[in-house]
Amino acid sequence: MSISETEPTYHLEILRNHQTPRSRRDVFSHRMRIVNNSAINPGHDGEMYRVKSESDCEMMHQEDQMDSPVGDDGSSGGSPHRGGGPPLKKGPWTSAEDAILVDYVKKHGEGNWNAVQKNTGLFRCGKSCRLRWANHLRPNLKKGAFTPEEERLIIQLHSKMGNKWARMAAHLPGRTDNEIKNYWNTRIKRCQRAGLPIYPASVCNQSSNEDQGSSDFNCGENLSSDLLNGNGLYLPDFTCDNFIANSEALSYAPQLSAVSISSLLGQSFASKNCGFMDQVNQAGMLKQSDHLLPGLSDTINGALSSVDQFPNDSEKLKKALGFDYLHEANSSSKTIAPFGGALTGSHAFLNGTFSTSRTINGPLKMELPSLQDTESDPNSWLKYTVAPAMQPTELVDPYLQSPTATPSVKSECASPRNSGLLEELLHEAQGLRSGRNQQLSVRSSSSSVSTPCDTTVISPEFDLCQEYWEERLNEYAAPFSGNSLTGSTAPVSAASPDVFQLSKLSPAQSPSLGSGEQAMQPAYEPGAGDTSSHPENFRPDAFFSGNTTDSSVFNNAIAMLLGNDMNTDCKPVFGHGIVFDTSPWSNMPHACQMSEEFK
DNA sequence: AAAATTTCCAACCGCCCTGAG
DNA sequence: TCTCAGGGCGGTTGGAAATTT
Repeated sequence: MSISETEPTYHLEILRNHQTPRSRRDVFSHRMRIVNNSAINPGHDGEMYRVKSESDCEMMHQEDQMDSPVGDDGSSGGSPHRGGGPPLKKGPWTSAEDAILVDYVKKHGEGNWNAVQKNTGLFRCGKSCRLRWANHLRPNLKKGAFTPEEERLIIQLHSKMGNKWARMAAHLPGRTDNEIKNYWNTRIKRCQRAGLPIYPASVCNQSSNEDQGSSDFNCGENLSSDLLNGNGLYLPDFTCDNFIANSEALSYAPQLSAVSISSLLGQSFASKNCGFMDQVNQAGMLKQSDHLLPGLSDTINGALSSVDQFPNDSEKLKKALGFDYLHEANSSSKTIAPFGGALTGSHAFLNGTFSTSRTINGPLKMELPSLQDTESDPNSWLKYTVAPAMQPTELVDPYLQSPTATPSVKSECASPRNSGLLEELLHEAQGLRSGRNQQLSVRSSSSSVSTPCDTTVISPEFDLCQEYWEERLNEYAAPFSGNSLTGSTAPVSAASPDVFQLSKLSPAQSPSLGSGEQAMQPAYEPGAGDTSSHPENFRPDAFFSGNTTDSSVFNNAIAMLLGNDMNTDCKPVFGHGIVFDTSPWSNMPHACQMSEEFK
């Protein structure tokens, strides 16, 4: 066995340049170096300065086969291997292999990766070589944790592109798609556990602003890659889906104006988290969709103040979220907002994205029809999702069991898990109503239960960013009420998103089902003092203010609100779960338009 | 201190696209 | 037009490290 002490050393110098010890990743690499070279160079602090010669590579290969975590012959799984030759190696790369690859690329350039195997003693397939080079060996790779700016950019890019990691990497010099992907997936899990939105409010807002300059519906990719493919990143039982969905639901409603009522129905139920008024709005029954804030003020203020009870959780939660940078950035600039979306109850409004004329992109994927729409109650999520692919074992979301999510799980308005759509909607109405009440009581009771929305309301994030939101809210509220958000006299527009203040009407006060349609007809007059014409009285959820569990009541109410189309599309599934169609998006052509911006 | 669990990430797998023959 | 190889991409896996119990 001969050992080269010249050129291989050069390779390893290159390796050291590109793999700056920094994190656990490097610990791993370091460990691997030790493992693979301890026999030949036990000294040198684990750093390998000599590698085996090419002739040793085959032996090394064989040895590594033994050590490889994969440990197979390389022929399984369809992996290519040289015909008649030794099987291609799999598993972690050794420093020697890296050196060989680096040397080869240095001499021949990138590309033609299969030639690497042919021209060197490397028993790696071309794809493996390419991947190794692209992700670890190529120059200018930026190793180490993502900077706050990079994280912000990733979030923003993801909101636009979805899981297009390679494209995202193109915007992050020195970063690989794999790195971004891993980061994102980790982040998703963090958010899920914490019950917080995936997209910070500012990102949604910024994206929306960008989108406003274009008529493109910029969510296509997300939909295609995540939604339509069943990407699990946005599991409906994800508490914070609720918030994201809410934050977007209202906003993109006008985008769907051309969508048929039937499709709206799917949307309606799917996005019930955004409140029925929004669905009504979508259906063209309400036209003043831009007047969204009034009526929400006290809710928001209550939410903002309610976080005071969780001072001790702030740091922990921040850590869990991995979004400390948001605060840092926000402290100096409002460009980066905290988890505004976490203001569950307030949704888009607290994101500062009140305009319903804006388009929606990434987050929309979370506003999925039917299957992702039981988030109004994290507990109930999958109870109603009877998608064929849904397995019973999937009904339990471990993340919901996390301490952070527990408050919502134990909501006093816990949805009856096995009751179906009507019950769910009733639950939501109750939950929303109770959510409002909780804003008044949340401080007084550490054991306060909360609605799913409140789950995020209690996010300590808000405590740190309350000022930010208050400014934003006042900014948005001013045009409507002329008062501060704390004012209680702000007129409630027809499209008021005050989903928290669900109907207080008694059944007698509520529009009868028989005359409900008529009741829905009068044009709303924002600011009208007459309670009889108050939008709230016409709100669909008013129908559910009672304790009825009669699904027919619900069906009639929905039919009245949305027309017969809903019956056409959804009747078959009433009482059996929310499955409006095999492909919810098939009913939403607008939502499926692909943006060309990032293509 | 040990076991169990979670986190993190490098690498693999399979699908798809593209271009050459 | 068809076939095939090369390459890119996104999803998933497996295992070590870190953390928790």
